[in-house]
Amino acid sequence: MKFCVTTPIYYINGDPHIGHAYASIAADIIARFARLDGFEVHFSTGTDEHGVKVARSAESIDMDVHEFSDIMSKKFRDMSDEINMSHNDFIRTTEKRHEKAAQTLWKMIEKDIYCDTYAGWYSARDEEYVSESDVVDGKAPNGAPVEWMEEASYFFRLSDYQDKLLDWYEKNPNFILPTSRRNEVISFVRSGLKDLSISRSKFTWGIPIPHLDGHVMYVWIDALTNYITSLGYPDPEKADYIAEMMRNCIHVVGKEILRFHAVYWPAFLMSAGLPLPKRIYAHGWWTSEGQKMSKSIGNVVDPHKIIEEYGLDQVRYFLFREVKFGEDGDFSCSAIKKRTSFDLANDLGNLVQRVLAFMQKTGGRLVVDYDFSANERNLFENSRSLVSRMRPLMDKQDLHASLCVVWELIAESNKFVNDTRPWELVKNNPQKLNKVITALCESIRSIGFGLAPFMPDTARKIFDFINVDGKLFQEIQSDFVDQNFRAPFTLFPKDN
RNA sequence: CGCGGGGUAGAGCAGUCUGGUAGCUCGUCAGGCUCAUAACCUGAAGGUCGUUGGUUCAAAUCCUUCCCCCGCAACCA
Repeated sequence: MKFCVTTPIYYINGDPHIGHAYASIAADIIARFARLDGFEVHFSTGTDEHGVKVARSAESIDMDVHEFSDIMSKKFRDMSDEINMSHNDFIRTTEKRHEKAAQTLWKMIEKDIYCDTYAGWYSARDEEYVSESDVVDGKAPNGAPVEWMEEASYFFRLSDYQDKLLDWYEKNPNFILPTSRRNEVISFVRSGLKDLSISRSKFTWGIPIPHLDGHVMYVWIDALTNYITSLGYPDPEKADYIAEMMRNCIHVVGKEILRFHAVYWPAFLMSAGLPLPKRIYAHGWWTSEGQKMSKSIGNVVDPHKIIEEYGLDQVRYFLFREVKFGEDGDFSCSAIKKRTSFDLANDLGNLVQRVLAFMQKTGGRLVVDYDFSANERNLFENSRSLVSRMRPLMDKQDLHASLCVVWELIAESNKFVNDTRPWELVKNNPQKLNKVITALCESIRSIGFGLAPFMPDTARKIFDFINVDGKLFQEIQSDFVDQNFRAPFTLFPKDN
């Protein structure tokens, strides 16, 4: 079974920030879960490098645009490594394979393309069009004078796809998630689609349009194509593979680019006769210490810095536990410190420690007859069924609820220790003690698996404590192979 | 009358579709335990569910008035 997940490709006009890391980690969690579940996974990320803004940024520091792109793209590649992403492709839109894919896609949709005049308010100073509603008294929001400008441009007949798109949304109710975003898109499409200008002739930093000198592709048609470039498009030998991957593909995107993915992209794919992805999932935005992130306030959250300060798995955990996936959230020092201390050190870390250290100290052994009393059986069964309770939530990318399910088992396990009082059993009932320990080890192993997509390093440590391979969820159902466990160390040390 | 989301304990949120004793996390207070990272477990206090009127035996939940907050409003990646 095939499964595909993508991050957006990031525009290299600025440095990576928490929003980029967030989208990437989300996709990584989804990819890892699918892999643990036995799927063949294609997971791509990358950088979007064309467009006038990038060209101008390079120019402003007197740098060749190719060199500029290399430097900026590397920053995103480094971020991917730093957050422990398990992607198998990092795509750059300046690569030859991508140019070929984008140009091929253009040819495939050419029947829906026509040449006309694009007209609008143009700011010569900024070298870009200003939206009609932003023009006040003949000036752009930044004060630059604008003039009415007309140029030849190629248009895509998006208006022809209005009904087809609405029909698709109707027949595939989970095509766009969360549902609130879906409603937004539908009402936007219902309000009427205009044809889309998809070429630019005022700058050259883009993919040339086949046989049309002087025009480059509108960045969005260029950028969106990356998803199929990564799958091998347009190689005819890979057509079946691409089609199957696309049908099982989840595009993780930010809410600000949902429209491009949920409206333009499906229309392009329909036009080209390619299968549509399974789902577009729009995530929310982070504020920083209660305020919108901005360079002038100086509160932009740098993934590198917070990982250095709080630890990678702590950050990965925080981002998906603090707020429901899809909604906006606030990143604050106090909040991540609380989560790290309470959820990770006290609940999770302490559970692992108190159980495994206790085993070391008392020589407790696992039993294999599973002849449990009611509460032992309860914990045992809730442990073995953990992933099957997470799966339906992960199927709709409810990463937050999925994580909560893991913590329910952690809380249940801590309570179980309190209730069964193993420190007394060690003195008066060793048989019972071993059953209690067996149930708890099952729980720790399942927790490790539940955690693995979210916090791979932490899961690895837990697996190493209890001699578990940790490659596939299936292992949860089997007996422990080797119960000569090693002494645990503190998973989440506290500062004081 | 542009479209949409939201206003529920000190804080952050769930519950609203499918009316029926108001729930979760953190904080506060009290108790238990001592295996463990001063960790874990239990209990309590605290809310006229933004405002007005209405429907109903019954409304946080349905209809209505007004107030407040936040997104989007097409070429912006």
